[in-house]
Amino acid sequence: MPELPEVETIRRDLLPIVVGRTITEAWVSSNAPRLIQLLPPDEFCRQIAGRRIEDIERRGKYLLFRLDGGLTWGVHLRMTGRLLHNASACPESPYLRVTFRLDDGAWLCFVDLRKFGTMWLVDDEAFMWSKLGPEPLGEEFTPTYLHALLKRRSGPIKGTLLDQKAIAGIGNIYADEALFIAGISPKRAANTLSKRRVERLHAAIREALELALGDRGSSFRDYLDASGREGGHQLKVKVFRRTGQPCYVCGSAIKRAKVAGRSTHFCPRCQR
DNA sequence: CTTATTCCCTGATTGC
DNA sequence: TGCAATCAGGGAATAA
Repeated sequence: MPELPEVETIRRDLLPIVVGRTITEAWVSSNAPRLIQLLPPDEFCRQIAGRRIEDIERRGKYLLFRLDGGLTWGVHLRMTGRLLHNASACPESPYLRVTFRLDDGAWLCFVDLRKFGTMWLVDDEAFMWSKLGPEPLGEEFTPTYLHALLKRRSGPIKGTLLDQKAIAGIGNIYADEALFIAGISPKRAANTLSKRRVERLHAAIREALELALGDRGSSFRDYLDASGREGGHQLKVKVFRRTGQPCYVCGSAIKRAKVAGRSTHFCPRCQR
């Protein structure tokens, strides 16, 4: 599942190879009716063809391709989406949903098994900012912000970490990892954490994301980078999908439970 | 405002 | 072993 570290890895990889390129041709599969938002697929193809890619940004788990003429092509990979770049050939896949041909002969393609991924083309993305909280690796995300946020939440802390309106870019993997690093139970009511524990959680969130970024993300099942390679952080996670295996700190068996509607992995001894 | 639930989709996993 | 039922997951929509 692509979360902030995976999406950022794709952004950094694509930046030097697609910025400056022009999209010469676009195709959208007729077998993915919800993929293109706001526009009919043929209109999307017509409007994006001929555009030059000027920059790539990321907000939370969204990739934003800045095109000439003030247009933005936004992409969300959701569960199984892959954005693949190939210098000479279109990737072979039964799950190919969108292809772009670039003016250097390369292909930029969107492959998505489960069809949860979405993309759109807009000249004003203000609507998006209203549904995304601060970047967890940005300046706006401070211990003070986190403390104020958690004070008005009575549900389990994990639910707040997954809420994109609260913090943008954390998903199931890094919510579990951050809570382990902070030594906090995912079930703890958010508004019962002391200022000190909130400071620890703030640092842990950044640590979990930065460690994963350093390993080019985690490939548990579906994630591949823009070149089609796996990340490396799945080999280093401390709790995620380690149910029954020993905690690296205390040796207790890692437990799994449903918290905030998501499967959650934690050490029952290290996390209180 | 928050929180819980359902839905989308299909391969993988579980259960009998 | 085999087949059906359930699971997994992000986020939108809906309900409370």
